Amino acid sequence: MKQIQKKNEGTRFKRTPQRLAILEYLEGNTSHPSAEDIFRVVSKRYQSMSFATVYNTLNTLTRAGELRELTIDPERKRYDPDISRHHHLICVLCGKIVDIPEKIGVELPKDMAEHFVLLGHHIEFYGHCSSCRKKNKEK
Amino acid sequence: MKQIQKKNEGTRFKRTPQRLAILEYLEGNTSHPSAEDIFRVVSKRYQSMSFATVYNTLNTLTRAGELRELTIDPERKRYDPDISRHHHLICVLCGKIVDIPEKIGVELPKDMAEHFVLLGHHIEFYGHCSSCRKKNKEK
DNA sequence: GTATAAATTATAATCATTCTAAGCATTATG
DNA sequence: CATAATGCTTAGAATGATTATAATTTATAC
Repeated sequence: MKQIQKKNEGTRFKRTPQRLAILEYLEGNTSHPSAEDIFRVVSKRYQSMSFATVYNTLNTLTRAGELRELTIDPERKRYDPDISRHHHLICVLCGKIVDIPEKIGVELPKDMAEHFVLLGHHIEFYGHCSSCRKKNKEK
Repeated sequence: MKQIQKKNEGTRFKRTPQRLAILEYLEGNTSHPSAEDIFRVVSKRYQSMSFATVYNTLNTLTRAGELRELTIDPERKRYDPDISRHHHLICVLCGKIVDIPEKIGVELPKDMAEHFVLLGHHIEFYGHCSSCRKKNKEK
């Protein structure tokens, strides 16, 4: 069992039509879709697509570091094909998740380095997105 | 129906023994427990405790703004009785969630204010906590 | 082309969370 | 006090997201 895993560790990602369809949908997608969002769209074009395949592919890509799994939505996992450093705002009115570029200076407390090994960070902003803001005529 | 709701809107939180047991467990608790964690401990002392009561109480407290629901753990909701502004580190080795004080200067991009109404933010740090760091003899 | 590991599929299983309906406890009312 | 109203608790069923299973199919290397 372990041997099988080891043996195949270096095997490259098989490019099946289902995976290509998922990858194509994700490519450049900034909507932070859930597994269901992806399934709904991709299964329309790709008749026999199974939900399990969506999850399998998402997990494989996430483990390979080519996809980011977001925990910002308490109801379900969301996926972000943009793996560059950036943050997110979740609109508390419509639930939309919006990218926030990382031009934010985060100064970490000096004593943190003594206690923790820091690998990364992610900022969740809560607020009203621009379209909700317009709808409500805020400001 | 609406009238009934309205009538009771101002009703204060009833201090039942079950709720008191949950509150007591949460008081000063910095372990960021899940509903199950809470149920496990509290139901030991309080025989008849139901899982639903734990969830009901947690949701009521959260809605009342007296408890913070954390989404940092992708597997389950975690709860934090400390509602003051602070952030969290999740140890990628042991899964523990640790409080990070808010003495962090976060400078938001200037143009964000033009696009969004910002209500708050929360930083998720990823890293190795101090006990895992010691175990691994890091640094 | 063929073997073989890996991917897909449908379906069942699991796990966290919410819902439901019945009974219980507390408080307000007469 | 009695009684009604309200809200709380409970067990268990229901839901929804995600993962596991097992049989079948497919991609890739030889």
